[in-house]
Amino acid sequence: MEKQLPKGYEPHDVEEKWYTRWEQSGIFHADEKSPLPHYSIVIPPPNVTGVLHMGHALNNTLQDILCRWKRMSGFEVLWMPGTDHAGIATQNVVERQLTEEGRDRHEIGREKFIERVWKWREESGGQIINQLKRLGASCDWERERFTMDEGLSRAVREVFVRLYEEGLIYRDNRLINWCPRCHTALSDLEVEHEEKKGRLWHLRYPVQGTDRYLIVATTRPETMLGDSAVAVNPADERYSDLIGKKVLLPLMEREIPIIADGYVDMEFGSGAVKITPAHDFNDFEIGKRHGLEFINILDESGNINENGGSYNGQERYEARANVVADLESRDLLEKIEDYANAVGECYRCRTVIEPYMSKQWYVAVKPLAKEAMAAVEDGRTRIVPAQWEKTYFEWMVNIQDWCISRQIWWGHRIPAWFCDDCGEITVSREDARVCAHCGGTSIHQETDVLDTWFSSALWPFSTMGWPEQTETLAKFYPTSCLVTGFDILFFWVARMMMMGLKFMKEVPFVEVYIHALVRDAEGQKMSKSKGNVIDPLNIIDEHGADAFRFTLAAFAAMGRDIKLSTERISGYRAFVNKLWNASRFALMNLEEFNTSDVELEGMEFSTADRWILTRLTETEREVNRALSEYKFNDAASALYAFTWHQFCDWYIELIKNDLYGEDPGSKNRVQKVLFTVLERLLRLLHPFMPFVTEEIWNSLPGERPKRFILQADYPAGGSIPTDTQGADRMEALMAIIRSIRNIRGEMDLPPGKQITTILDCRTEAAAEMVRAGREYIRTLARVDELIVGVGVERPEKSATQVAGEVEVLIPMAGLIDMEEEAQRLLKEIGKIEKDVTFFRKKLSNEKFVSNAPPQVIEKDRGKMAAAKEKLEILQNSLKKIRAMM
RNA sequence: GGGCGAAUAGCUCAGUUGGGAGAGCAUCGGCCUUACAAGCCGAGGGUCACAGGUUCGAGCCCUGUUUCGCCCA
Repeated sequence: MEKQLPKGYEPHDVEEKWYTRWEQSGIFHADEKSPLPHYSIVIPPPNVTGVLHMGHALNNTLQDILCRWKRMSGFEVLWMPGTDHAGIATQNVVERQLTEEGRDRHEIGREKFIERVWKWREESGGQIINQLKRLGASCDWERERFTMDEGLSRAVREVFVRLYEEGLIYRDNRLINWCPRCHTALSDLEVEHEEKKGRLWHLRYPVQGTDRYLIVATTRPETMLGDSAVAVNPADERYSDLIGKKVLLPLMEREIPIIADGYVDMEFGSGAVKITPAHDFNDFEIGKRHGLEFINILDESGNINENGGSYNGQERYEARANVVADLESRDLLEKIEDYANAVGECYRCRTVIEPYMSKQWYVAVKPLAKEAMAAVEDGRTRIVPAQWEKTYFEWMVNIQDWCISRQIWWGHRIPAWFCDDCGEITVSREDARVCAHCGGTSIHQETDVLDTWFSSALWPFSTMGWPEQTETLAKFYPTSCLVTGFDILFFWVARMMMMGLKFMKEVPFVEVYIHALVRDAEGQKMSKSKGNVIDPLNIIDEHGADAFRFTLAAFAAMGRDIKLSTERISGYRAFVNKLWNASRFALMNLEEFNTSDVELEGMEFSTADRWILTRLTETEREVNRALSEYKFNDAASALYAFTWHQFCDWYIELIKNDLYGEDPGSKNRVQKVLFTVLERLLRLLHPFMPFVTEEIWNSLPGERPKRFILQADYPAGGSIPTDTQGADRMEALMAIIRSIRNIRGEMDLPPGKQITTILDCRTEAAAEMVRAGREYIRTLARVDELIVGVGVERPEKSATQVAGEVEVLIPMAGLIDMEEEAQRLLKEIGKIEKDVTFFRKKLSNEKFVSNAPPQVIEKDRGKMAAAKEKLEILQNSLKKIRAMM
């Protein structure tokens, strides 16, 4: 299959070609009958309305890296994909369509509306799935699930019925968060609080039977229409004589009591608080404690209803303005202050929510939360990074019952039937025909649907066929790992924990890796309204999926948000291209190479070979270690440094002599090593850069043992010969080459100019080492005449550098300006003097010497000696130069 | 108000049994060297936010302060 590679890497065609082949060949499919150990991940299901954004891109890149790594490491991997029906969001999309047609959902009715939603889903829903494929996601697409699928809907009903039967699901009439635009209740989590500049209105309520007023402050003056008391703190002496008296509620002309409640903060405002039990969560509690009247003044659209007197029919903000104006005209407005407070908004449409009295379905989550906490406490589930465990516990401890009913149409309709005859509720797995209590047939189903997160909470087992006891569940549950952002830790992760433990009796995942949020280059959260959204698909078009993925991995350090800049991505595109070109080089030099015998064991290697094989092994170990700890950035930087700075910058340059030389033995040996290193490197890189590695791997000469690189083994260090002493010798030679290059650079000796170099070695062993590597030095440092020895004759005038045990001397005659060399030496001496002083001080500190561990002292003594020696050499050189100037 | 996190090179960020501060990009100088100018070689650049403390030794541990971010109420 060998061939020439094009000069630059062109991602687009390569990506399309390989993804199609991968998918068609079924290599992403998980086999529940496989004898291999399992590794499973369920995808955080994106909304069916969703388009791929940076968060998805990061999330799925990390999952894909793990899945590909594990597949290659001998696991049977299931990556379960799918989408979420996203009740409110999806309903909103279709409602907007209807609005454009000049209609609304009530006009066409529930059944037709739901048909419309399914139709929308068929036509334009789930485009995100194809976008995930552009990213390279190796999900088992044959198993793709949707939370509204028949199977998952069965799971939802099963769970609902069982929780109801156990008394963990109940109905209650209380205050909930109401979105006046979506016309539905929301759970506490679905309300987003944002600090906003608002106002605080101070209202004057006349106290009956006195000429006094009570001043109450409110951020929502229109709610005064529903006030049923004014509260003061029982310890507040200013008002103690008023408790039990009444105020006349202005505008409504209603007498309401003045009550005492410890909840009231005496410091805030005047110390008197208006109480609106039907429209404020705190007031609701007070209302219950004091048996106050609950006066609902709003309708479901947020307009004032018939309880609002003359304001009936006014929109809430219109009513606010009118109430304030009317109070002012009656001289009952004390003052208006600017005031910042957190306003709750609907997380789907940003409309300000209203606390609203209504009858809803709840899950009593405390017993479930207890189990979910215990599972993290005892380590059955580990959250990574561990700091998130605190957040998890914090929330679990303070958890409130979960409002699960939504007054929308799109979703799992609650399987409860009300009986018109006896008024009882029948909850059933199958659609009910008769009342389970009285046998009556005039029953009607609850119109509410369930919170979408109710079905997502079942995702890890509902997608695997539960409530059936499937082979898939047996093989792949509990899942190995969940990869997700912290923004849905409560929404989703915590609830999956609760449901998984409740219904599977086992945690849903062994580890949870929480990754960062992707922000723009300025650290702002990306949002459409800010216009700072970077579209991942544009990035893929422009830079290729591999460069994009590698960037995300390199940025994915734990516990910090990612500020994504396009500059950084083009940097990694250069990296992909670098790999591509190194591979081109290799292919050009492996054209007639026979891959039938690439066994390295027992071979006689060059110093460079020993070095690269050793470094490769170290890199393999580092990458595996990093991945096992979810340190994607460590893995990425190890790969980057090895590929570019070791393999390309040094090894390829070091072997050119052998490749281009006349000695067939050397050539064949180095070809074997080159082939081995590149082939393993491609496998090592594959989870990060699946497309380019597949393309190159399949272009290598000879036959691959597998059709796709994903089916090959992941290198884990240890299966190729290494030699750390050989590697050290290579490092010493590299230090010499760097010294020569340094002199060249500092002295403005053009790189093209061949020079003479004398290497005066301190020991015969060092000289031996240098002699063995002389060709490396000659080539890489462009030295034509190289003199090596211990105490060799030195030229009169020379530039000096010190590389370990070797003194590097470059004759200056005709080449080097003496003044410049003196300057260069002074600079070097300055640096090394600092070192010497540092260690002298440290080592002459008695306390250090007596307290520090011996190996630390030994190490420092060695460094001190080396520094002193180097300093001496450089000072001598400087003296000589000065003498001649 | 409660909780969590961050502050390290011009920028973006790494940096855990506490032992001489790192990378990429950017900057400066030199190179078209038969894989790659999306490249190569070399160089410069830091009071690790501030103030204390523990320690022979602190970017790292402790206390406080400042600034910023997030979550919850």
